[in-house]
Amino acid sequence: MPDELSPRGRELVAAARVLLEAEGPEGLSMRRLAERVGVTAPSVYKHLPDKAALEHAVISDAFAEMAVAFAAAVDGAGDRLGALATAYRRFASAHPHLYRLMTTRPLDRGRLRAGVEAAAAAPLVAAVGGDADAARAAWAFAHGMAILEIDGRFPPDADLDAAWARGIAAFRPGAA
Amino acid sequence: MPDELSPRGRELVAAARVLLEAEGPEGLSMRRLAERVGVTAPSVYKHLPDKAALEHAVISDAFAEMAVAFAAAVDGAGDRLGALATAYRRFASAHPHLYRLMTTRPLDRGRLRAGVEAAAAAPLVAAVGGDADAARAAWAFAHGMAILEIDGRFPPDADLDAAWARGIAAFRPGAA
DNA sequence: TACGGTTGGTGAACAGCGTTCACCAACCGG
DNA sequence: CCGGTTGGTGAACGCTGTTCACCAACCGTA
Repeated sequence: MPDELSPRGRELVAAARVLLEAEGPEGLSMRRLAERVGVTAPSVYKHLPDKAALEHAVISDAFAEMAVAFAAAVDGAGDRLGALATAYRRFASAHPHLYRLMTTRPLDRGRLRAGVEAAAAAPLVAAVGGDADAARAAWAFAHGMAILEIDGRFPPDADLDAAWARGIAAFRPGAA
Repeated sequence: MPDELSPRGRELVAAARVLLEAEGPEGLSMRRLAERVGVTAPSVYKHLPDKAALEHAVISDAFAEMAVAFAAAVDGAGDRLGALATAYRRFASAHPHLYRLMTTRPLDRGRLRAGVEAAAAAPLVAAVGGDADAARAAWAFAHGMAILEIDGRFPPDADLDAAWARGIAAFRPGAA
């Protein structure tokens, strides 16, 4: 609960983010992180209770970043859903390791900074016209596309722009 | 390439599947697997080159299983897409650890048993009317729903039946 | 029948992981 | 000056995947 981090703690979270994005999850070990910051591994535990807390801090930052990116994307856009999908896809492609950390495997919401997930989700709910079921379906579609794309699950010759377009059309308010 | 496994090899793959489903990915270690089969860990390497090969063998089996489940689901169904979605969702819910192993993180197709992935995908392409873009979008939607559901990412009060229905309607042939 | 190669097992070891422990130096307020 | 907190340390524990040298049993052939 003492969501406040020491300056060293913030430094560690920032370094973890860099390490993760540069080398992937394998590269993000407590020893390597500590080394980056010029300290030994046990010292990390003076600032963060465990590795999960470190990851949740990185994830919280990322959700906050997502929220501002999404808000900017819909701002003044005619096709809000399309703009949002583009921003979503771009975020995942630009930060694949980070996106996987955020979305892969169960997430302990209690360890996330409060409100940060809802802030990222809000523009989508608005863009589909307030229909919660449609928002969840659209989110599932976007997440599925994004994760399958960055994981290289689609055939190399697949026209992903077309698949995205097909899904976006399906969830535009009033459709289906 | 010698896709043929020794009897012991098959025994190991079967035990790995049981271990994975019972205890999750943490429980699936080479030592614990070996112990289950009454052998020591280095012995496993006489039958399988490494842990990734073991996992790919489990995944190949699972895809083959999926393929027969999906074929059975669409067989004689009026709403093929709906039937397929139900079967997909049921598979993921019934085998969450297995489903995560199959779909989470990049997959080295070269290590999969040939054709097994395409066999699982075929019924969907048919159900959606042969449109590859729509099939990919529908797959992304189904995967997104399934993985978010088994990972507990939706709010506990979310009406997931409704979200599934909304997405299925969106991808029915002719829609959008 | 004796021999040689393959098959499949073993214990020991290595490097790396997250984490805990006892310890200690420096700082800071009373 | 003194006591407590803060933040660092090296050593260690148990776990991981994996490699190594070794060895016993089997099996086909000379």
